[in-house]
Amino acid sequence: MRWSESCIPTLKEDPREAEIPSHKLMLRAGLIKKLTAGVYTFLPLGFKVLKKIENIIREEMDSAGCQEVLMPVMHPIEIYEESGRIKSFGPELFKLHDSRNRLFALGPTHEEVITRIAREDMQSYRDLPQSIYQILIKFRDEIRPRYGVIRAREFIMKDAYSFHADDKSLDGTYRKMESAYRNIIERCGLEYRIVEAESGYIGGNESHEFMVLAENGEDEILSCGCGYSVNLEKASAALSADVKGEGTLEAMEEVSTPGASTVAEVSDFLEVKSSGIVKTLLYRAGDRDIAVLIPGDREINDIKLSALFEGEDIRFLEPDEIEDATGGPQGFSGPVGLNDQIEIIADRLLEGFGSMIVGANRADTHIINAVAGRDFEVDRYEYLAMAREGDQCPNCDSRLSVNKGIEVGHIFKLGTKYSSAMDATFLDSDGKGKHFIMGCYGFGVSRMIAAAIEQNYDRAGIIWPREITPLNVIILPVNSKDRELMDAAEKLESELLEMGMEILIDDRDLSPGVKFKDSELIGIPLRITVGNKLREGKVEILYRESMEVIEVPLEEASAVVKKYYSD
RNA sequence: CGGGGUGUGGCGCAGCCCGGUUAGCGCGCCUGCUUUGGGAGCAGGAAGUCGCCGGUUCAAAUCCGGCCACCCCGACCA
Repeated sequence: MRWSESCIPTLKEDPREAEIPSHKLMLRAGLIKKLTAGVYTFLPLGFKVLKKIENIIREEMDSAGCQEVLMPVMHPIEIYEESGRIKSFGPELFKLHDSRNRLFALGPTHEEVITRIAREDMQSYRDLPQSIYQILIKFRDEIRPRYGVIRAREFIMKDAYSFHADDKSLDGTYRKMESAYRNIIERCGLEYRIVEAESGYIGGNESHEFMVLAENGEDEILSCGCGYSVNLEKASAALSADVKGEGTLEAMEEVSTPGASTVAEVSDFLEVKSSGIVKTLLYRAGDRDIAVLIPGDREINDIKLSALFEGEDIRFLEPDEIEDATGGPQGFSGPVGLNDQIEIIADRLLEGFGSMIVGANRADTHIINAVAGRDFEVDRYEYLAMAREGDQCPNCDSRLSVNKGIEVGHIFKLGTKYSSAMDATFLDSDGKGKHFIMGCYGFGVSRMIAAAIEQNYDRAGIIWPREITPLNVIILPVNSKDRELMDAAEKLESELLEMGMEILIDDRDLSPGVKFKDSELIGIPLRITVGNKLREGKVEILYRESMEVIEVPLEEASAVVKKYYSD
């Protein structure tokens, strides 16, 4: 492949639209080109990487016993009405009308389509289990497309679905998928974590995410040396010895706290730690009011709170509604003497509190030494506080640390969520019709490119891991008008092609500096420079990752390449 | 959707406040000559409805109004 005949539009400067390294580099190296927000063309180099990743995925899915299919991109809207997901997707579902004004959706994922196939074509337990996958473009009208290909509105995903007669069978496939995913990411040469996760709107009961570790990841992961890892959203703020309330078990007492409405102000004023104060947050869930108590230095995990009130809208009370509900102004709410109609939910961390400092439901007043069960009743304790770095690991005595990651894979045990909604059944060995037990397994193929770059770049550009590099070797004749240099370069190329290598010759008539910089930007692992050393019969080989250069005789160069790719 | 920001040749930007010649700079691009080991030199050249629509004015990239697009911060996810 000749650079002079290729569409590899490199950029010297960072495009203004890009923020994080992978996005900048994908644009600068000519991998992708934006058409509109969240919609990209994969240019030749980017497409080569995409295909490499796809092939690794194919190999691993096939060897996990999964069958490849190709499902439609365009779906009649009725299938989403049937599953009920037209509501849960909401505006994120891309919709369009055909010329007869019938409504369609562009597939965001394919549970509905595959469940229909199962319903019609998998009739007996003897047909099960079945695992099916595809690699296909998906559409989601993301609220906010971001970071180039990491959060795009149109993206390539591998999605797999499995159907089972019982939980044990699902469990077996789930483990196989987990190990296939490990293999995929390891073959791509990336560092990652598997974390316990929330299942989001896909639904189901157990799920794990595969996170490629990256500074600019959108997700936060709590992990422990013992091997435990969890998505911050899913983590429970764990009990530990130093979590306790400020105060004593003596009778509760009102104290004046003029103007101190925030936790920080109260803790300054009373000279106590903010972690020892209890804040009371008032919400409206559906048509009732809820008071949530959490330690003063913690944040509420909205996802967990919503999970307690499945299906109901939850919002903060407005200041005047707080006055109506508690009798006191915002900033001074507390559980003592609260209206019985208001359910009091306390974070489980507060089980370790002896007494609490809380608002008095009166302006400029707080209560110290308030004791749950004595001075007020807690209706229930739940895990509601956001976990954070330094919290105790639930599996051992260590403290959790935080990493950022990019979610590239997510596997779910769906159970019968879709088969029930769509009444997809098979006939079991006992002669009874049962709903399929399902699993689903997603992998972000296009996102994986960005994840790989986030983990492998330096000031000069991308550094491709060898399994997914768009090309194996770039040959750089220093002067492409010099017949001798070009002849040597071409000879080397044909040798390498014979070995099955993919080669780019930079035959552009540009000054050497430009070609060196471009080659480093596009990040091909090996560069062979054919220049003045050729007079001694030698060429230079640069290892992109280490930037180490060796000189070898021309005829030995291909052996060096072969060794690099067979190690 | 809420908050903030930006739209000027392919890319990065200046000009806008304080309206006034042919709208500028760097990079890139084309032609020729020279050059060829770290983003070359000289000479010549092409390329912009200043995001769109309307208004104010003798005169609008510049002032006013509306719209659109894109980017950043929040809720969402492969």
